[in-house]
Amino acid sequence: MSKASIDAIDRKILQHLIRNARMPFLEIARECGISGAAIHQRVKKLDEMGVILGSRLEVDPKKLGFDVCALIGIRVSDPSRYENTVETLKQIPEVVECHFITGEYNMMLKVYCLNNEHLMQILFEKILTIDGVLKTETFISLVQSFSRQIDVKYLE
Amino acid sequence: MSKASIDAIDRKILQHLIRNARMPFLEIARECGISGAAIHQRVKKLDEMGVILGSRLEVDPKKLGFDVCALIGIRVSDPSRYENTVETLKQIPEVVECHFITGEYNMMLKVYCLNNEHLMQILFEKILTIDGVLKTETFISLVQSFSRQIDVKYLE
DNA sequence: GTTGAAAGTGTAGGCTA
DNA sequence: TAGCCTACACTTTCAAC
Repeated sequence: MSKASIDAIDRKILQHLIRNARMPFLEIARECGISGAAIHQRVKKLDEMGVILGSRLEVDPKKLGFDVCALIGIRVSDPSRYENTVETLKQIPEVVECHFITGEYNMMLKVYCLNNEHLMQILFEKILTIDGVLKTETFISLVQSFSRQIDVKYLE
Repeated sequence: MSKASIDAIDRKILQHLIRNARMPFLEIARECGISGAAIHQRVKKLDEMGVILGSRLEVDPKKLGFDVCALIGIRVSDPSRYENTVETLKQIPEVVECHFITGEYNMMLKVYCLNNEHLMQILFEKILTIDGVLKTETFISLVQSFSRQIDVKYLE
């Protein structure tokens, strides 16, 4: 994976859209002193380069009834089972994030559940039943203090 | 935190915008059989209700040169230090996520660094120097297999 | 990079249940 | 009163320059 070459205007575009994906391009354009169409073309270029992966509306899980967030460490018996395990986890909509990590556990998941019963069901019926899953540890996220994206200003 | 009352059209709006925050409202409108203005009004209402927290452009950290992602567990000496610890962590731009969790560690962070040296610097100079931080454990994220939002279809 | 035309957004004022 | 509509000025998108 090669590092992309990004100039000051690209950074300004990313910096704004990372905070607000629906920010008007014309507003960014006025700040940069170029036309809205130019911003549009740069965003398209950053998208084609793979720098931009997409955009997302951020919703409050609690407002939608998802009262439980948990991080789950998983120990898988052997590397040959990793791919199958990821594919199975991807089919579980409650699992929103999945990392391969170093340490006692091979994988770390982030899951959102409606309540503790729902979490228990996901853990016992969906995760512990996957072939090769030896052991799990559940860390309940009591509060998510903050969540944001990397700071593009860094790259200046 | 009360669960918001969301109807089928609201769910359809969220379902689309969660995947693509810049999806044209008119496209959603045609699918729902109402006007673009009505979609706009519903999005505004969901925003005011706190269901929508914002929107974000999703970028590829690797393309921007951030080659190392790690999850860091932190043990803090006593609860009176929690607030100060969060505030200090918020000042570190490399820390993109912060949870209070159950288990051996009180907090779990997600950090993005340019390389291992950078991670070491953040860990030793920025995190271990915070008052009350007793112990940390770093889980390097070798691969982030997937990352997405909760599935609104659930709420049907 | 620019311009300009077609499509989409956001807001105001009004209609209907 | 809530939720939809149309109207219209501004913004986005895309092709041609």
